[in-house]
Amino acid sequence: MTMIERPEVDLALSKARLRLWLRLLGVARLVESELRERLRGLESTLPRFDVMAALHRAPDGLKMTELSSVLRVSNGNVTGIVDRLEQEGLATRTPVEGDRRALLVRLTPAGVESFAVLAAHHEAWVNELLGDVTREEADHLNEQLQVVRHHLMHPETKA
Amino acid sequence: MTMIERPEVDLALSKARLRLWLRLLGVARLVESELRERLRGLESTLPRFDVMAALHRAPDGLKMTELSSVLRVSNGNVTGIVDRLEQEGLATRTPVEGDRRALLVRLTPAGVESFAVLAAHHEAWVNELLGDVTREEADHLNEQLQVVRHHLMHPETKA
DNA sequence: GCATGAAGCTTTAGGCTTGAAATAATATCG
DNA sequence: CGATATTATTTCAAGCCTAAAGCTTCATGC
Repeated sequence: MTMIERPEVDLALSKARLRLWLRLLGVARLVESELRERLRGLESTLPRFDVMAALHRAPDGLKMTELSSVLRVSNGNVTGIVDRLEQEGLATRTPVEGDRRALLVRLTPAGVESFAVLAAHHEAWVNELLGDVTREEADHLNEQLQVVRHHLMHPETKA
Repeated sequence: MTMIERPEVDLALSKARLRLWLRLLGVARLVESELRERLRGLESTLPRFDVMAALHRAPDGLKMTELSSVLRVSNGNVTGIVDRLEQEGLATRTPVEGDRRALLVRLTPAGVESFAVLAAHHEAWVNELLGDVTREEADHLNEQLQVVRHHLMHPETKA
């Protein structure tokens, strides 16, 4: 196998990847800002929705640290978002049995109800915004992005 | 052609689109946070980089409003970012001939120099982060995203 | 027991982001 | 010309976000 020995840089490939990243970022921001705007009409935000979604998936509650690691945001950040959810009666912080440092965050019944409404709208909006993407395209794109994601999280240990 | 007459909702398709969106958002955030962290090492941020990139593409300068419309962020936002760039001597605001409301923002020589360094690192980082994406994959993904983007910005006028 | 370090959470400072309100200058129209 | 609307920009309040520092509690080892 005559492979090229560590070419300095493949300029065209580098540019192609840069284009891909810029396009990816652009699409993400476009959808994100549209969703943010629509959520605003329901008195909510994307970060709050994310937290509520995580809590909804964990009916037994999540500790603050678990929440921040699931959402991949800083712990200080979660504090603020949960503060607001708590103020509005959508979530509660309860002590954890046997560890006075930790707090278990849970959705209240009102929080569950609110989330159901938000989630239904959210899915419908995404379905609308990506309304021209066919099933095949969606699955294919999804698979490709899955590969990119995998490589991002588990970089090949290259020579 | 016996097509199904306006099915209420294609649930599986809706879910597929939702998965696609969540995956897209996840990948974007992953790359974004990595880039943010690395830029921090160069005393910069992604928003500043974006502004500088826009200014670099427009050697004759951009008005604040043009800047905010190119970057698709609010005008109040641009004010703050340009403020900081100006403080650090990387950009200037100069009056516009014949319109005392407007200001032309330009990179200073120091700004141009700083941007060159940032841009080189930025491209190398993206190239590294997407290092497992082949030329073919990059181009193909890019094309597909281009289609999604197009549809987002020009929604089909459906019956 | 008790010191030392780790774990869980909040606070803080600084920057980004938006939408809305405030200012100032220009443009339009009667 | 003068009233009104539009345009360019900034300011403001509120929320999001991070890294770093601080506080409390737990675990470990002596």
